[in-house]
Amino acid sequence: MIKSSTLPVPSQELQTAAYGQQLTDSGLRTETSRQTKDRRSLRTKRLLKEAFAQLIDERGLDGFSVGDLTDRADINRGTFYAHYHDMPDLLHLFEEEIIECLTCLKPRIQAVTITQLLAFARNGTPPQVTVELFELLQEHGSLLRVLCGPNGDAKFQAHLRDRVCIDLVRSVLYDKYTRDPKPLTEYYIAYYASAMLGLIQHWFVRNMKESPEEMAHILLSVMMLRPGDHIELKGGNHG
Amino acid sequence: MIKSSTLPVPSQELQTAAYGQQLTDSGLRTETSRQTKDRRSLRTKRLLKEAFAQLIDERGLDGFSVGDLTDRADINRGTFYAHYHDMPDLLHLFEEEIIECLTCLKPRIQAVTITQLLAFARNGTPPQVTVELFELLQEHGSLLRVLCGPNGDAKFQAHLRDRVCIDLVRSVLYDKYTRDPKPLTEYYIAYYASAMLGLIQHWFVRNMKESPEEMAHILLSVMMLRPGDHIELKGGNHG
DNA sequence: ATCCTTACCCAACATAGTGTTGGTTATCAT
DNA sequence: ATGATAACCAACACTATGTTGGGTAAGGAT
Repeated sequence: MIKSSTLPVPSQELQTAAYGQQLTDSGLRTETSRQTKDRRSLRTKRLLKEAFAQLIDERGLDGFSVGDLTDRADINRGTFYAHYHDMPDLLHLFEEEIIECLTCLKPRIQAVTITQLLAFARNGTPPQVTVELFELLQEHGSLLRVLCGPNGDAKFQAHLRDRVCIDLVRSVLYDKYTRDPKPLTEYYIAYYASAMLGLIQHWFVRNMKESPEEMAHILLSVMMLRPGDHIELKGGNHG
Repeated sequence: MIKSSTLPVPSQELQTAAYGQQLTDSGLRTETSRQTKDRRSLRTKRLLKEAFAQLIDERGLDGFSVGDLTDRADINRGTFYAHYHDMPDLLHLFEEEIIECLTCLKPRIQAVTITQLLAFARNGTPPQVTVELFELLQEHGSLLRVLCGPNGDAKFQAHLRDRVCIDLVRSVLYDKYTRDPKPLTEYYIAYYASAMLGLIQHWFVRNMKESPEEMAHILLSVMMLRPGDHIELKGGNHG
């Protein structure tokens, strides 16, 4: 049921890098966003969120209607529209909530130093912030698992990649490429950011069997390893 | 409008690795699939395909209805249902058509040898099949660009990753990991497959500015390069 | 050229979901 | 206790879906 929102998308004909397109705030929500004091509102939102998590897990992102949702939440359908504009709006809020949460780590991820990477290379101790990243992912696992999967939301996956993964990637790539004027640079970034997202996705496929510590270790290992390490490379002819 | 199909999804509650779930054939299509001789049928399908490519480009995957599609194609709405069960069915057929096309390269991609990789490391000449891969991607670029983007289809992106990219990844990883019994192995595969998909996606974001030859070179370069090459690594402590 | 098949068109239909409204009841904050 | 307000309920217009039956016209085979 969740269509890509009925909002007037600003002519995305040639969105070369228009990942950041956000609905800042639908007028509706700004009006009611201050009434979060009332116990009834909070109750309704909580019930809707629980029902949403359940249904998205059972039937996938497009497998249920507003009526299904409010039935499950035991809420009147009209009440839904008092809180959210429509289903894409609801979805987007949940997604943004997760991204916002992860964004808290942003400065620390960006501050990962080459010293920490060297430390990992020496004794296999990943930077603490990478462990915490996987802990946060695990915390929102029930929703993230679906959103990141094949029945999930391509837009959200792109956001996770471009607003979270990319920070660690830039830290790891350091300034070897980030200050490189070559057009290749952005391909390197895109490559490693997607790779990291893929690792996270696969963790969800495995139902987060590994611990955050293990995942941090795996991530750092694979990021700093070259598959061709077992063959003799005359390094550096890549431009 | 395209919801994830109304077909009775076989209880995907815990789809650990259920990427391969396909609708083999909706009874409708099997009945009519033999009538492809008639010029009128072919004409209708052609018109629908053209209109679909146009609309998906203009309004995104969920931005139009069956009526919009048939209006654009100048076809009666009822005729649509004589050919396809619904919109997800139509989309799935187009997607599968692309995947099938790319699958033709499968044996040759799987046959990429370490010798070819060494040749690339020496003189920068990527295996011919990798160039052809990007040529095929370019050929279907108009649709692929949207399907692989944030407004695209997460399921299709997963398919592209798990049914096309993964083959080259296995060839490049050779047997270093593929025969490795460690559970890490599948993480390495997932990592590199997603990375390759990400590279392709970014190519589409850049509107395929680079030539297939250039892209093949970039792909091979980044796959066989380690970001930490500029720091001293005591290799191999990754398990 | 004829005939039969069949794909297409058209109108209509039942169904389902959406987003909104107005009036009522129950709950909350103070 | 009382005013404010959130939730409820029924109903509404609207859009889209998927299907039906009958008429039309184009295609294929002889």
